Amino acid sequence: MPDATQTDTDDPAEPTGDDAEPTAPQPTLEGEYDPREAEQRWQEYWLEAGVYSYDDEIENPDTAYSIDTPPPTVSGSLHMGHLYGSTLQDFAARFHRMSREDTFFPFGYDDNGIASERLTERELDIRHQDYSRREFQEKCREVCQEYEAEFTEKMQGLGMSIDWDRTYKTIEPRVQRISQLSFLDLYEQGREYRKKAPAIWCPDCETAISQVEMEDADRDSAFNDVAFELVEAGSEPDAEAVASATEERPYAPPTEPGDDLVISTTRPELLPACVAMFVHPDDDANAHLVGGTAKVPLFDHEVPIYEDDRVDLDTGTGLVMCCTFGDQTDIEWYQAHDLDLRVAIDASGTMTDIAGEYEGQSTEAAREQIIEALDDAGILLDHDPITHAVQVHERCEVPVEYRVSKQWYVEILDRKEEYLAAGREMDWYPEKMFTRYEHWIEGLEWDWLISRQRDSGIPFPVWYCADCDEPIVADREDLPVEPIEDEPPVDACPACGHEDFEAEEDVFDTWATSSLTPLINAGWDWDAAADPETGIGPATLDQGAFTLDNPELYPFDVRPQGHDIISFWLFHTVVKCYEHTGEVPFESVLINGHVLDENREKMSKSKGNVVTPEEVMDEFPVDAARFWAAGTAVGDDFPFKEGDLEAGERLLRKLWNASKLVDQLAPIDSAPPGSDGTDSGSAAEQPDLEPIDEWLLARQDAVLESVTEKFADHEYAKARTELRTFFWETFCDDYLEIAKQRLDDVERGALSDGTANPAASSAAYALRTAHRNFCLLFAPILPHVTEEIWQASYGQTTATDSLHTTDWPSPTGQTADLDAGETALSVISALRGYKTDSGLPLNADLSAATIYGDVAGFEGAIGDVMHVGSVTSKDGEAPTTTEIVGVNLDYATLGPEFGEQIGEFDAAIDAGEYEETDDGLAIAGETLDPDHYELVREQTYDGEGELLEADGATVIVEA
RNA sequence: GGGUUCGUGGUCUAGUUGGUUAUGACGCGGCCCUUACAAGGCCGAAAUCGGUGGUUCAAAUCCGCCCGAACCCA
Repeated sequence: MPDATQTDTDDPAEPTGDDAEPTAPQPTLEGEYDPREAEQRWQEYWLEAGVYSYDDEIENPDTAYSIDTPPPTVSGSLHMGHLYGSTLQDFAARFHRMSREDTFFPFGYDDNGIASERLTERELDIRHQDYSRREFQEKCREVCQEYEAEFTEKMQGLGMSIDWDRTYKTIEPRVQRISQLSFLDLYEQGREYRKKAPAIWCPDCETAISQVEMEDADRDSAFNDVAFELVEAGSEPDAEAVASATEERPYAPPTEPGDDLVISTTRPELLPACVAMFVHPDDDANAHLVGGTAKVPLFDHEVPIYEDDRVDLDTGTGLVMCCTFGDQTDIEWYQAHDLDLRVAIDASGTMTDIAGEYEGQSTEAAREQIIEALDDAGILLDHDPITHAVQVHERCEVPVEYRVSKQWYVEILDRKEEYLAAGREMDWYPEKMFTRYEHWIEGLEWDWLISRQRDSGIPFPVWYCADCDEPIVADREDLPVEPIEDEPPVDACPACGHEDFEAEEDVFDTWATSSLTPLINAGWDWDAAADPETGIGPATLDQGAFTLDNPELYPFDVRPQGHDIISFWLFHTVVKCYEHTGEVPFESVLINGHVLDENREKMSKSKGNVVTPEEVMDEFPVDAARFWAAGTAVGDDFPFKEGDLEAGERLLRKLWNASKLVDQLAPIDSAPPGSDGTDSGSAAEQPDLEPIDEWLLARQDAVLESVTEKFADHEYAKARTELRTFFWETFCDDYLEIAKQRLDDVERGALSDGTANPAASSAAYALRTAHRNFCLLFAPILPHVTEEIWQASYGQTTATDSLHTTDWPSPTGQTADLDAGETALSVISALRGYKTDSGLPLNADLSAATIYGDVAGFEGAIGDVMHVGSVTSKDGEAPTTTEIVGVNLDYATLGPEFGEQIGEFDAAIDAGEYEETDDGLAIAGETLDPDHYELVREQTYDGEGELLEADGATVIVEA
């Protein structure tokens, strides 16, 4: 932990008394902004004051904004992905907390499952096999608790507006109950079944796992060409095909009994498990083998030879052995051809008695010995080392096996269309991510395997009849149950009357619980006394119903998720919640990309390019990191760039300094009523505004509207840029520079004694209104610095205890001539350019400027800011000599009308062959309507002063 | 191997009913201590929009192919 996060002893955030309500610290705008001190002070205050606690009493779903945060696995420390993902969620949370009645922003820890078991084993250097389930679970909780506490502290240090009273752990009893209720409900609905079938198996963790828990890993291996012995062929060989294959292939096709039948395998230890051979239907040279048999070397059992188009003709020898089980194709063949089971590898990856003398060996050891034995016997015809991708368990990186075992499944393949439709009902940010979900569902081939042979996890609430294997499920009232310790709810088997039972020892897949977070967050439960008609979801029993403690939360407004895991996590959640409630659990999905290093490469320990949140927080304010996080389109991966954080830091400083200036120019106790935030601008108290002030507020209205829209659409990068540009360039560089001149010392004095002139009152009002709105608009992205400024400026005069529970601003409704304002700014810009070009300082006095153009009402402002003695504006053309030097065509309208003639126009313009007539532009035999072109003129001026051209105006300036 | 997304000044990025003059930031060069901020202000240089072929009067934008990257699924 960096000790710099410790506060000074005179920290104003310290609670003043035992039972006193926390009071907001009272910062001032003195000196420089110190983010390190201020950020921690506010984080502590926000927690103490309960600024983020969700108001339970809300009933209208439309006024509550609910976020279903996916609980992180607590198996490690916080990384940049957590920082980035949570910050995006926090933008949404803070924006909606201000613009709606309240926001529900919970937090969960996923401490249930293999990840936390492995963590515990690693941390305590123990093996789960050495403990009872209960003992081991205790140890898991102890270890996880430490990690959770650390995680919580770090999340709080990032200023997340999470309601920490709304947290859950996936292992806690309430969640266990929900998880078991979910199992029972799906079982009652006939959506779950238990079946003995091949399943993906991790021999290290000794459990079944699902497809999604596998990943590819490159491993060294070898192709071993092994000779089987042909016992008999199925039919007469095609002599011609055999002859040509003998030329082209490394091994001649076997034709007579006793001939070598050569296969190529990377897993010779599966020879004892071989149950069949396969030939491709198009393989004429081997077609005669089909229907025959072959003898497995070393183990000497005979296996049948079949044909199947799943044989890969491009690799190996064209002949394939099928074992129990080497890969998924073996399973398909086992099912399609009704093959035997020969189990040579047990649950722990050890060879069984079927492997004969290799019994008791590990698969790796058996492989080496078998290769040696084959070589000794002269039937290892080739050994070719390769590196290839094997499927490993993502948690332990051990290659998986396929084993037949009894497992529980959730049926999903029959409802793919419905789940697809459910996906379409949600708004996807960004939209393109829906395609990924769509393809994923379309490609599903297996039902969802939910049972795991592990210790830490939520048990299945099931017993089986010891005689007939009938499943007995627990009563809903009794949940959560632990079948190993608890008794089943019946005395005799309802199917056969037998009175002994066996407990189900398996636990749920982590995802079976992780996919229930919307129900956990909304307080889903079974109420035996409830009327089935009033419950949530399809009624499966005559009595009682499922209910929600906070029905206004469901469906949740948004589900955030990293793009790498949307497929299965999001999909499973949609499936389960949809089945339980009949509704899609989310209105929208917000998908974030990955944080890359500054060279756009994935951060990884092996590359040594990992940047940790701790390192970032050590060097930069939290608000600066948030500014960076707001910097790209949602869904895109983006690089970690220090430059962006430095830019964020500069923005904090600019906000602070600008606030200081606003405070000097329009001190809060002398500002006109209605502009201090207590009552934001009721018309009666608003002074008559000068054009420049109307213009600023009208511009801010437009920005407000646009930024609000962008926040609502999760377009944080655009909101950030638009706000920053308007604040920095328009407010600070332009408006504040003008206001400085208008509110000089004399006027400020007049403001405080109530004798201010209307222009000063107008400026002070606009300054305050705009400034207050900037605090609010920046609040979701920069919560700390805006709170500090807002409390320093308006904390005394408002009732709310935090900027973050203040209402989102609404437009002031000012109208102004925005075009004239733009023209005025471009005139100012031209005058700046003039000073720069003439080598004059920007505050050099100029005697006069004459503006030909519409800057109605802004002359004074221009004169003030550019220090021009006299500014006058005139209608009409400037007294210049103009020369036509070219033509700008409006291609958008000319194109459709004239088509390829446009080329002729362009050529004529280049050659100077055109003429303006009363009817329009005569060119290339046509006369163009004045709407379709604009003449480019060059002005020259030989009078007093110098000519400047600005957008929409011409200026004559005199030094 | 299949799919999805993407490629714009040195770096990051805006930019689709196609409209000729491509946005901004960081960085870079020059000037300015103007009484909030020099960690600031002003001015400027810098991209033939991955390559190529096509559609079109007109392409960063639409289509084909190629190159490169990331992710998802086999």
